[in-house]
This record gives sequence, structure tokens and C-alpha cells, in this order.
Amino acid sequence: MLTQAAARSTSIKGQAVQAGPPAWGKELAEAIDFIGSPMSFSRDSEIYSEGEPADYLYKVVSGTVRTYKVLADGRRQVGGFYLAGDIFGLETTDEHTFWAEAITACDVLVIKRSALVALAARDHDVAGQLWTITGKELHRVQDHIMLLVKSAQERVAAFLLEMSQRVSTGDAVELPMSRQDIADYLGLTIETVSRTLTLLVNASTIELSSSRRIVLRNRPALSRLNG
Amino acid sequence: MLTQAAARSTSIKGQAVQAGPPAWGKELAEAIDFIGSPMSFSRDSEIYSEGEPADYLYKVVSGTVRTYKVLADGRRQVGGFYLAGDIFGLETTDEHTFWAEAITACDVLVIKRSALVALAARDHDVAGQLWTITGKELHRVQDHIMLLVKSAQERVAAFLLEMSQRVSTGDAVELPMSRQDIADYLGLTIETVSRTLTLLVNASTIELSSSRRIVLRNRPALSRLNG
DNA sequence: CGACCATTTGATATGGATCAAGCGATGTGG
DNA sequence: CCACATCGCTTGATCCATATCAAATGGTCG
Repeated sequence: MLTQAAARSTSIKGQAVQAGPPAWGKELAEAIDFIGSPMSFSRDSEIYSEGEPADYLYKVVSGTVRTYKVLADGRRQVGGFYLAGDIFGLETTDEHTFWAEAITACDVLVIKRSALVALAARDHDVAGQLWTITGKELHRVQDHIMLLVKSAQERVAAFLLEMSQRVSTGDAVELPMSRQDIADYLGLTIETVSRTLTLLVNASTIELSSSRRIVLRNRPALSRLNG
Repeated sequence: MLTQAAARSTSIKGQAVQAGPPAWGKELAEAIDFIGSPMSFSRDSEIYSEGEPADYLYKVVSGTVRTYKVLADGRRQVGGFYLAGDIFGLETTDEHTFWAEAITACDVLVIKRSALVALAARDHDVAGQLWTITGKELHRVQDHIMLLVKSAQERVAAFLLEMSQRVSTGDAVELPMSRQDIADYLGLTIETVSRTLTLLVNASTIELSSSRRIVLRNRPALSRLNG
């Protein structure tokens, strides 16, 4: 990112930065793939807990991960869903502030944070890429905030569009997570999520081949709902 | 942060990191104070706009700044309030994703991002500190999310406790922002914010010397509300 | 003093939560 | 292979917290 930003300052549009995933350079990606230890987690198993030392960074190889927090009264807030290729567990505090759990059976790469930090001290690109990942996560969380102040329909529409970008096979979206997970991510109840989905079905905006498989029939309508 | 993290890994508690504000090392703070250009903004004036190239970083010297976004239908969501000493405008995207406005008359230091990036390329500490700031902002935004799924009373209580930590003179909190700003930060209406405050007054939890000056009479009660 | 703006207070409406029941898929044991 | 339990999801009825609409109050500045 440091080099990317430097390059950007010499090019007017800096479009090159946007081109081709992943957005962070290959040094970090390679480092993670090289020094990361593969681990497997079964469905619903804990990957790390709130308050645990944040000594590791995680990269999803396969499966889906949720991060969440539980409030004093038991309400659960899902912070995010992480799919293959996504990095999670990134904290700059000493301890994890969320829990992380495997939604499905998962393979992840685990990397010691101190190893990355040491690498970053030698390689400016890696340092910049660490910064970039954090910045992307920040951006994602800010988008999440914008979700939480919208109406139920807007939240669900935004969620479907987001997921379709991430797991899309054409217009079909295969959801790895339950209605409860979705509800806790969107700050709604399962009943409201369910009702909102049937509303969208009745409006022919989506189709529910099965409860976990949703076909987007009318993206413009979803985008319009997205506000 | 890189060095801090390294130091942390050799000390068990890493308490030194927590001790003494500001939490980021002095290299970056000094750099900003040294190379930053002072600028003044009058009340309600725009500092930057959404979509504007994010070429600068800002540090508040005096006054208060709000960042916000406006949804298609005109609803406004305040992303954060920045007080003296706070850094804002930090983005890893090319463009600002929020608006920034002076709530009160403000003095800020403006720093070219490319200058900091260049500095970071030479000085690992600066690079780490840039990362740290971003991580702190990420943490702040995650806390904001937790706010937005709580009840009105809980949101207002959390807001008061947060502000008291930031502008406290004992138990008195001098709010620089309007009820509308607070409402848009908490995802509530001004009426609900106002009603909730009177509720807290009636419960002798707080006192309203004036609408902008709030005395916290019972912090434990507020903390309990905070969930 | 009077105009203006921010805030509070009041009356009513409503979106989503809650409580409760039904339904369909999946799995298990007889 | 079929009764039956279980689990995730949907649907229904009702309630309630907060929004909305409207008016009153209060503080500030010319």
C-alpha cells in the first residue's frame, strides 16, 4: 500500500490500484500462504474467543467464518462473515474483541502476527499491505454501520446484494449461514428476515429455490431498496 | 505499532503500550505537528466531501469535527466526532467515503498523505503508527456498531459515558454538538434523544445544567444501562 | 422587544419485536 | 419403510419502542 499510494500520487486516477484482485500486493499473500499453518475447524467450533490474545491472523481457505459479540443480556451481534480468501482476526489491540466461529467446516491458514510484523519491519510492501487490509476492514465496518440504520427491507436487500457479489454464481446465491446469523448481522430478528424475504419473493424480486439458495430475479429493484 | 507489537511480544502484559496518551509513538505525532499545515474552519463549514480524493490526513488542534454520510432519502448518519488531538480523514481508498464538517470553529493540522507514506517507507515506526491509528479507528467503528443495535436508553447512556471520557471535567460533560448530531450518530431522532435525556434527568442519573452541559450524577446507573 | 433556532413535550402512528403455532426437511429407531 | 422427534424456517396475532407530526418553551442575537 505504501508503494501503491506512492504510485498513486504520481498517477492522476490511480486506477491501477483497483485493477485485479487481491488488492493487496503479492508479498503479503505469499507470506501468508507460505508461513501460515493450515488448520481445520468443524461446524460451529470456536476459532478464537473474545479477550484471547490476538497473536494470530487467519485466512480462510474454504468454508465460512462469523465473528460476533454477545451483549450482557444475550443479544448477539455478528460483526462479519468471512469467506474463502478473506482475512480475519486482524486486531491492533492485544486481545480479540470479537469471537470467531466456523459457520461451516473450515480450512484456514493461521499466521503468527509477530511473524508478519517482523516481516513488515523488513519489507515496506508487507507493512503497507497490512495497513491496506486494516483499511479495507474499516471500510467494510463503516458500510455495516450504514446498513444498521436502514429499514428491514433495505438491510435485507443490501445483504443479498453484498452476498451475491461475494458468492455469486450468476444470479444464484448460496448462503452458508442460517437465518439467525443473518438476523444477528443485520440487527433484526429471524422472523423479520424471513418475512422480508417472502415479501421480496411475492414481489418477484427474488426466488427461494431452497431456504439457503436464493436467486436474484430483479437486481435493480434490490438496488433501489438499498437506498 | 510495529515496534510496539514487537516490544509487546517480549513483555507479558504489554502495559506500556496502554500507558500515556497518545497511544501512537511520537515519531508520527511529531511528524504531523512538524509538517502539518494549520488550517481554520468556521462552524458548519466543509472540511472535505464524499468522493473527494483522500490526499490529506487531518489532526484536530481545537474544536470538534463530525464525519457523516447522507443516504439517498436524506437521512444522515454521523460516523464519528473528532476532538482536539484526534486524527481523521484516514482512508485507504482513493476517495473519502464520508463528509467532514466543523461542528464548532476548528483549527486543524493538514498533512499530505503521500508525505506520511513516504516517511513511513523510511521509518518503520511511522508505518506502524499509521497502522495503529487505522486499527484504533476500526475498533471505534466496531464499538459504534454495537451501539446501533441497542435500545435508545442504552445508546444515549453509552454516548454520555463515551463523551465523558473524552471531554470530561470531572462529572460535567460539555457537548459541542447539537441534539441532531447526537441523534444522527446514535441512529435515533432528536425527539427520542431529548426524551431519553429527560428520562435520565427524572431518574437523577444526570443533570442538565443547560442543554449542552450535562452532569453525570450516577455513572454506575449509566454503565448498567450500557448493557 | 421580537425573530429565530434549538430543544422539549405531547399525541398518535407504525415497523419490527415478541409470543405462539404451523410446516417442511432431515434423521432415527422400531 | 414408516411413525416420530428435531431443527430450521415461515406464518400469524399482538404488543411496544421509537418515529412521526405538531405545538410549546426557552435561549440567543439583532
